Amino acid sequence: MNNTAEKKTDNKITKARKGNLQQILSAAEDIFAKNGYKGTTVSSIANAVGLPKANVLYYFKSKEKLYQEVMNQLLSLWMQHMNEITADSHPKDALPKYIKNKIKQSQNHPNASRIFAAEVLHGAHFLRTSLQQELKDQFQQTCQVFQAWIDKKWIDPIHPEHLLFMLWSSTQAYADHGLQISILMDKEELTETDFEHGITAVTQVILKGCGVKT
Amino acid sequence: MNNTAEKKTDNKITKARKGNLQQILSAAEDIFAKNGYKGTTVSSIANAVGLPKANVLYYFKSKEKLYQEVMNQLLSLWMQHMNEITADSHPKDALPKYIKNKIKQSQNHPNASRIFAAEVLHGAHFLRTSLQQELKDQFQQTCQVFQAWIDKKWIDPIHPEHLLFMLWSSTQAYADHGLQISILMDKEELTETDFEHGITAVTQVILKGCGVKT
DNA sequence: GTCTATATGTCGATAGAC
DNA sequence: GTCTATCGACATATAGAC
Repeated sequence: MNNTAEKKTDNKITKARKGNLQQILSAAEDIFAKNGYKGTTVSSIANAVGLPKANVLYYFKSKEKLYQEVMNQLLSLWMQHMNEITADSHPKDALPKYIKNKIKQSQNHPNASRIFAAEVLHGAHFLRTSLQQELKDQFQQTCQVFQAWIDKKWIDPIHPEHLLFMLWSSTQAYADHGLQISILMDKEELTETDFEHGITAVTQVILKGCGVKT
Repeated sequence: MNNTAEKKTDNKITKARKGNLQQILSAAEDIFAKNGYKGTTVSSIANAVGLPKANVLYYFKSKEKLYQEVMNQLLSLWMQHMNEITADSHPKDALPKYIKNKIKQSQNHPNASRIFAAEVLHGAHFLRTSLQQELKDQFQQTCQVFQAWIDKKWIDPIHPEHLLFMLWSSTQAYADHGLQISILMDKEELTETDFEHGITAVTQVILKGCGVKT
C-alpha cells in the first residue's frame, strides 16, 4: 500500500498509480494462483496488464514484495467466514451457514484458497507469521465454541480441532481440487448446480454426523 | 563393456544402476514434495544423493522425465485404497476401513498426496492423462458402489460424487495441510495420537452423517 | 559409466535515457 | 513516472576427458 515516498493525499498521480497498482495486483493474484510463486515470472504479470516488467518492479520493489502484498489482500477474505461461528449461535444455523459461505467462496474466489493451499503445501514460508497469529486465534476461538456446543449437548462429543479441519478441507476442496473434480465429473467447469449439490451433501453429512438436533 | 542400452539380465552393473536409480527417485520424491516442480533444482537432488547433477541427468534424460517417473511410482500408492470399497462390502465396514487407511497413508507417506495436490492445484499438467483414465475409472466405480448402498438403504441418499470428494479431502488434509494443522495445534509435528483422533472424528462424523446402521 | 567444465537460456533486478 | 537495454545469478542440459 505504501511506496518510496507516499505521504500527501495528492491524487493526480495517485489515481494513475492506484489504477495500475490494482491491475497489477489482480493479474498477479491470478497468475500466482495458477502457477505458484516459483512458477510465476514477473514478466508474465507485466504482459497480462500490458506493461513492461520494469514498471511492475517500480511499483513493487521485488517479486517477493508483490507476492506478500497479494497475500495480505487475500488473507482477510480467506478468514472472514470463521468469525460467524460465535459462542451464542446455534449449530443448526451456524454450521449450514458456514458451509454454504465457504463453498460459495471456493466458487467465486478460488484464488485465495489456492494460493494459501500452495503456501501451506510448501512450508508456509511467507505465511507462517499470519498462521501463527490471526488464524490461530480464530482457530482456537472456534474450537472453544465447538466445545461449548458439546457441553450444552447441542452436538455430539467430537474432537473440536478435527471437526474444524474436516469443515475446512471439505469446503476448500471445491477450490483447491476444483480442477480435479471437474475432470472426474467430465466437464470443463463445475456448474452452479454442482456447487449447490456440494453444499447440500456436505451440510447433510456434517449436521447429521454431529448429531445436531434440527 | 556396456552401453546405454540395457537388455541382458546382467546384474553387476544393473545392481549399481538400480541402487542409484532408487536413491535418486527417493530423494527426488522428497524434494519435489517439499518445493514443487519449479522450486526443485536438479542439483539439489544430486546433492541429496551425493552425486554430480550430470549423473542424475544421465539416468533420467531430463528433470521433467524424472518428475514423471516419480509420479508414476506414486500413482498406484495414491489410489490403492479406493478399490477396497467394493459392491458387496457393507458401508459399516468399508467406510471406517477406508478412512483409517487413507489417514494412515497421509501420516506415513505424505509425499504422494502432497505432490498430487500441488499438481492438481497448478492445472494437473503432468497428471491429466492419469486423472482422465485410471483415477476416473476408480472414481466412477466407487460412486456406483455408493449408489448401490443408497438403493439398498444402507446409507442415506447423498450425491455419491460429493460424498467421495468429502472422504478424499477430509482424509488427505492430514497430509496436504499437515503443516498448517501442526502450527495451529502448537506442535512441531502431529503425533500418533493426533492421527488417531483424526481417524476417530472423521469416521464418527461420516458414519453417522451417512446414516449407516451399525 | 562417471565426473568437470561449459554452453545456452531465463529470470529478477537495475541503470539510465526520455 | 515510464520504458529500453542490459547485468549478473542461476538453472537445465550437454560435450568431452577419464
